[in-house]
Amino acid sequence: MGKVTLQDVAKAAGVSTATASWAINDNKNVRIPENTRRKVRNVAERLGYHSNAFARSLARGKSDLIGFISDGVATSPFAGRVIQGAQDEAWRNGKILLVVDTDGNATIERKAFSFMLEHQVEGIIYSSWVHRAITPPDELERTTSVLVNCFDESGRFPAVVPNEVQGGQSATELLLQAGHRRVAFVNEPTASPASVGRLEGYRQALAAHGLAYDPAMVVDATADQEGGYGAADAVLKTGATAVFCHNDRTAMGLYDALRERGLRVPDDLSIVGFDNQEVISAHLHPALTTVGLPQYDLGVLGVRSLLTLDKAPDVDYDGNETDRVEDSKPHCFEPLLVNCPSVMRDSIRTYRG
Amino acid sequence: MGKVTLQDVAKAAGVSTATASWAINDNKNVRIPENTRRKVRNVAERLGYHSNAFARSLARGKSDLIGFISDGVATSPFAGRVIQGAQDEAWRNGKILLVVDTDGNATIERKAFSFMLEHQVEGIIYSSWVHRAITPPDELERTTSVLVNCFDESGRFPAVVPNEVQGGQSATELLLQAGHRRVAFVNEPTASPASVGRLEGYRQALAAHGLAYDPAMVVDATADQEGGYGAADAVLKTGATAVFCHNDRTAMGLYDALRERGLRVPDDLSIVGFDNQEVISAHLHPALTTVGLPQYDLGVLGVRSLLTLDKAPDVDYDGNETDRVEDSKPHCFEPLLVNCPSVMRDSIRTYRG
DNA sequence: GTGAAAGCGCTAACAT
DNA sequence: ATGTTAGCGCTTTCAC
Repeated sequence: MGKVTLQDVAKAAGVSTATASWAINDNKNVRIPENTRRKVRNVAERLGYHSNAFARSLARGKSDLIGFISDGVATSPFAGRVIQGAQDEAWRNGKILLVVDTDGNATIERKAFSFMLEHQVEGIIYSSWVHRAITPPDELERTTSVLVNCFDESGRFPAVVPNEVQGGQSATELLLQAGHRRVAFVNEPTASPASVGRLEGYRQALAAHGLAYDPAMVVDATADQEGGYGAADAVLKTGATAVFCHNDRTAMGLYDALRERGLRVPDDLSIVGFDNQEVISAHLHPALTTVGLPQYDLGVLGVRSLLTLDKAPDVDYDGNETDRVEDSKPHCFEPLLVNCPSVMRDSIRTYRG
Repeated sequence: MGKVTLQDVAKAAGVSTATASWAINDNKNVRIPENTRRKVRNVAERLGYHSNAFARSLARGKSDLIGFISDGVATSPFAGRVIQGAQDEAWRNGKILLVVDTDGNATIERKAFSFMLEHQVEGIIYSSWVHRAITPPDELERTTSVLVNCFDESGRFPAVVPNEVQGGQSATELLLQAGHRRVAFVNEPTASPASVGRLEGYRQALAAHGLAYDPAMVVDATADQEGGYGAADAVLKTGATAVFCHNDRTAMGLYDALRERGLRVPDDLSIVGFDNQEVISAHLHPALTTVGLPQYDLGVLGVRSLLTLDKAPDVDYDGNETDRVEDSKPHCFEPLLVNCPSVMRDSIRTYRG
């Protein structure tokens, strides 16, 4: 019952523990004859041998573990996919993820760090539920770390975040492409990477089509159903034929309000959302065209960055390797921007004149 | 950099490693004077010492790790709370959770088991995204395991599942309590713990109010928005004044269809949902009264069961401890039913005559 | 190609 | 009360 050791296997197979170890681990430095190898493996199988990860890591001095700390992704309705992506990519590299959700609790976070450090993680992915700037906890310095869906303004750590500007661009573009010229934007009033990024994207899209940016066309609303619901009149007053909503929830609220006024989507108003929060967007009537957040990719790229960082020696400007010097000028990392994909559904109608 | 060992600390503090170990771990068997203890701890702090979990576990022979395998909870829009509950409860007991989401992939699952076994987990929580009967993988036998949100019909493993019957009961009761007498039930047509359980609860509630069960009052619909949307006419035809929907998504679809017919909730029809999928239920117009799934509790009780199981010696019918005999008759576990809480919002209207 | 043996960092007897 | 030391199970030189 889990008590079978390598020694047991070696003994039963009539070889030394060293040989057994090599036979099982496909060691490259030593060439074990195929038949010894097979024999050892069979014995191991028969005995129900499972290597003891602790002993292995202790001996090797490394763990194959990657820490993943989040402030609530696991509970968030859609961001579990970040973890999924991270897990998949970790697995692909023979690593596995140690996930702790701190739920934003500082005590838990403290403990989580200790835990990860004690478990010799090869690095830590620190992720936020909502895309935002953070001041990274000092513990992150103790190991290689990368930020996911959040970033450090001082660039001390590499970060992977969604490209909000491109996302806002794409969303607006969808409407413009369909011929609309009066496009409103229901945006979240509080400043955040999402609100400022998407607004910027909206403006860029307009500009690209030779349209002037009119502040009167952007209406403030909290980023949820209630916000969208309450924004209906303001939107209507702009005389827009199409609206880009800050997110799918906002769009859902707007749908409701519109329906109450006897207006129909997309006949009376074309709508595009953001987030591609499936439970909502895929099932509204009509289904909502939207722009998705690249959660899965965020996770994948997070661990990928971590892994490459880990290997990469410091390199000087001529491309020569340099020794890492304690007090050398620290890297200043530029966040890696991940594109937000458009998801076409049925809430946009072609507009002619 | 993470290279500080207990020995280093001991040396720096001028004590033996044993003393250092005791000083740091609050060992109960040995009484270390306050000042030595403090000294050791200060040195540890100063040196940035972090105990090596692998060495510790190796030496102790146990890991403080609990495995959590899920077939997709992490991605599911709402079941991350199961993990959260499990994690919290684990933490409360000084254990931590090793989470792997297999996404239903058998290969990953196989690997996940190996991984957990190798990491000497003290037990495994095996959980399903949707409440269902499963045939548990044999690997579960290799350690103490408990099933969460799923169960083994043969009762080989303890299981923790939502009480669907009580949930269906409560949902119906909410409507009955409000005076409704013609209550329809939009149910999922495929047999599942949820569909049969909730139907049973519906019938019990009716019976408790002296109402006859009329099969004509239950209409089939897939458990999503489209199902609810399409069920509207059938529901209306029953002449019901209130409907219990299989879940919130169904309710959302029904809302849409009703609105298109100029009908209003709850004035023309009272509705109660199921799942309390917040993104939807809390933000519909009007907000949906529903019955929640006890996800968090499922997680908590899952690890709690695991932990108590682990300690509990086998006990015979007289309550005497007995040695665990390999081929003794296995326990037959009855699933632990966790209640589903009602969530009152605005979709029910009192009905008078 | 294979075995012997020295650790990896920590805990827990056992000594003192 | 504190130090010594023998492992925990595995990897990995280093001999043979």
